[in-house]
Amino acid sequence: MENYQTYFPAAAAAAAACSSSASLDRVNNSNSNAEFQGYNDHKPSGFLGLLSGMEVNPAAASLNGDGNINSENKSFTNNIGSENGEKMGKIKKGEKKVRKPRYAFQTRSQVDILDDGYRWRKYGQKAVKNNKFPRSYYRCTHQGCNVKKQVQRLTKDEGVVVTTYEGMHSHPIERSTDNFEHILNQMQIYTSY
DNA sequence: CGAGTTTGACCCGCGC
DNA sequence: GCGCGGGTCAAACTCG
Repeated sequence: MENYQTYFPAAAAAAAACSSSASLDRVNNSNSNAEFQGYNDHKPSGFLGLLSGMEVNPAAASLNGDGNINSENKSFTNNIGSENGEKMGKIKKGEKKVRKPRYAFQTRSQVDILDDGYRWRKYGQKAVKNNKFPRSYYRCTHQGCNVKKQVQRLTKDEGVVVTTYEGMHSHPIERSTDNFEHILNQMQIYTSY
């Protein structure tokens, strides 16, 4: 498999800074990602755990009520659905479920939606147990691109937004990567906190 | 009028 | 088997 695709610009920066996972190595642009680094020695309840779930370690990236990410949560249904946008539950027999990795990261932000340069369409919102904030579900609107993301604010610390990406974009970013600077403006990174 | 959002219903997996 | 919770669908709605 080729990893030339940009996974998710904003998240990738965090990913590269935290745990170097396979397909993210090329994504750390020369942009001002440095702000992301150094967060991992911060206090537990704040920034940041970034989770990267690979095949080896299926990303049980889920949140418990306290707003901590449980990497060991057993019941996180990871990557349901299949590659081609087939409906869930319509998997043909003999066809095993393809589990795409999920990547979760937290950011301090006033806004829920981080503009990462892709276009997203909201397709659902659910109340989450033990969390007073709803979780929003987004899909990339680019045709044929099946990337999804979930956005959720923590009850414990409402300044923290958890974004979970699933899948990889099959198309170039829709907006200038200069926009990344804009992202940084929207986010309050811990190091500058 | 098209693209995106809202929201209740539905589906499915899992634990009891 | 049943209920619960998470995830998705889709019709109605809003907005530019």
